Amino acid sequence: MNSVNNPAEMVVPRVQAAIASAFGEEYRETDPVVRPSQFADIQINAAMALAKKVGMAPRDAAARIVEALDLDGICTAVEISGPGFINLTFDGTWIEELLNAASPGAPALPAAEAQRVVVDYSSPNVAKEMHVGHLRTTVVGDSLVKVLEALGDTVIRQNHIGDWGTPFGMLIEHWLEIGEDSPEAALLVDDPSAFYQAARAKFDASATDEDGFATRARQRVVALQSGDEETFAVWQRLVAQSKRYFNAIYSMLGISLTDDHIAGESSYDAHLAQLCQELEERGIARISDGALCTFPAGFTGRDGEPMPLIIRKSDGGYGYGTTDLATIRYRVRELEANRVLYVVGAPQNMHLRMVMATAREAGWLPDTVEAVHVQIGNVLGEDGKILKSRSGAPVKLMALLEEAVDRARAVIDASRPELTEAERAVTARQVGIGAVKYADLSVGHDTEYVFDFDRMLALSGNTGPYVQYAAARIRSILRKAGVLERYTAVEAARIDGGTPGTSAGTRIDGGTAATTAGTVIDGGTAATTGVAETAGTDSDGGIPATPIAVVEPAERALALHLLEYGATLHKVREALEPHRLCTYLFELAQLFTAFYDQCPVLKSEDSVRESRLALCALVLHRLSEGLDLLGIETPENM
RNA sequence: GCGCCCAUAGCUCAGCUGGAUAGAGCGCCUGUCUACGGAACAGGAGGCCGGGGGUUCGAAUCCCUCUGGGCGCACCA
Repeated sequence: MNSVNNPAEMVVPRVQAAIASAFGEEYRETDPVVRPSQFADIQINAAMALAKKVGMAPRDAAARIVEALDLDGICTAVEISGPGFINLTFDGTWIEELLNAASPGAPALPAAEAQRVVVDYSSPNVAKEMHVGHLRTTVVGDSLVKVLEALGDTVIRQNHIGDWGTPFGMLIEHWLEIGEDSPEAALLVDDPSAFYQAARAKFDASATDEDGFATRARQRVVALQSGDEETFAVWQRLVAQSKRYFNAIYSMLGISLTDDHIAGESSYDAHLAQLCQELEERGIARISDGALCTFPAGFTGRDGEPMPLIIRKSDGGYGYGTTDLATIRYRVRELEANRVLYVVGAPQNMHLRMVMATAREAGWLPDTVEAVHVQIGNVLGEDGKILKSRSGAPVKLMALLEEAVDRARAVIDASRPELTEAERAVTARQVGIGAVKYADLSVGHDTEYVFDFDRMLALSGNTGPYVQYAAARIRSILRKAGVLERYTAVEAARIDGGTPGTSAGTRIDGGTAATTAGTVIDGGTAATTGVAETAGTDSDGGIPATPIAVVEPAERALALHLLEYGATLHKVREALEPHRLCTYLFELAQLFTAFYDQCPVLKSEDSVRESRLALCALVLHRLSEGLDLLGIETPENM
């Protein structure tokens, strides 16, 4: 069972018991096929599949299951319909109990088997602009990391930056020529592509000149890779400049990556020669056209011939195939991963599969370790092609993010003039950045999508701002009720506690959250989160234990959806699909809005008012927690 | 030629791993309310799920095969 109080999961064992009782123990393990339903709260579809095995008509089989089904205190209606669907309607009292027991702490039980997961994401190149593709792998990877940690996995972030290889001779020479402190050198931080282009132009222009720049650049590569101290020191300073650029982007985005997570291509350099030697000696790699290659099974090239993974070029140099092999070996052997995620662009798929296949063959990636390429689809421009600026150059990421913030700012200035300048600036950043991130996260990670500011910033539809807006309205209600402080101590503590991104990282400290949640179940008491303890509030996570009464249809729908939260997170973890969390939050926001329209909160009295306030608080808690797992902030106002 | 990802409402996308009459948002049409934040809510029109076979009690989903796109396929990463 994955969630604290998920109705569907709680029904499963009862259905299994009924099936065993009706048809015999040998059927106990058959999938009861419990599914959402448009005709009831939930439906059981096991009868149709079982009918043939037990030699009965499907409806009769369904009747037998129903007869043996003990749903006392859980369901108020059980009916068979169609070919043999069993429709269940939950008892409102039971829903209330589940909701109140779940309120508001542990979102989900930790995974049954916590894993040690290496997540490779972001991976920009030194002295190059991060493009929107990097943006998306960064955003998706960071969200996956947070969800996995929240469910108890130990996650090791790996930022596999491109900091090694032949271009570095050119880059270093260029840097030395213009002077490390020159304005042109400053481009490394502000406009890395311009820096790269300048070096490249110099290189191309001098290609035939024996004493020219290109020649010195080639010599510089040799010096770098053979361990020349002075060159190495220059290289280190160069990389450090690029890290400043990366960190500026990460900071703007609220990404939890730090320098500690950087394990660039250069860090594997020392192992490459030995790696090649080993593969060659073991007969896994052989020389082909002067290059040392592996030919993993199942890969054929254009001419139908086996396709090589080049691990040592004919000139003796190493490429990314070699470093990727060293990397995967390191992640399994040293980092002791039992799951390795590559949040990397879809075009790299074949390469990564070849690396994995070779690693499996070499025994560096045992069958017990799962390696997954989380394919990131391209972000397209309005012309349906990979997003580029009008000039054809890659879009400057920082400018793009700033534009998102500016656009959000314009909307907020117009709609909320009463807010202070500072408040509007904060909200604009939260909304603008949130919109961009949500757009990256809300569609399947492997689908391409068209980048469109107007759509992602819209306050209706499946967008970040819509979800944020629902949360802001709840804050407003709680504020007017005079209970905002009381009800949102958790969030307040978090927001005051530090910068975005890092706060989330600290907050959901995998191991802690997991144990705490586990304790809750064993004890059967109200949930306590690590957050609550930090905030120094009551054991209920800052939200008073006002019982929530589930009466109106809108309240019921909202309650049922709230109970799906944990199961949703587990699906995200298993399928590695953050967009499911987006869909969940969007639906939650929609259901809240309907509730808000149909069930007066502040105008109600006494226990009804208290109950609805508590429900609002719980929804807010879920919205902000869910957004947090997506790496998106929840504005105070908007 | 091989591989990967696709093809679902006019547009942008979902579809919970095979369940009933395929959903949402935008756009379009209609209606509602003293508006707890109207950036609202309720309803409607709009689909042979690219085509054709197959498996199954049951297919948008699995298999095969066409058609039509995107990307990748030897010394850049």
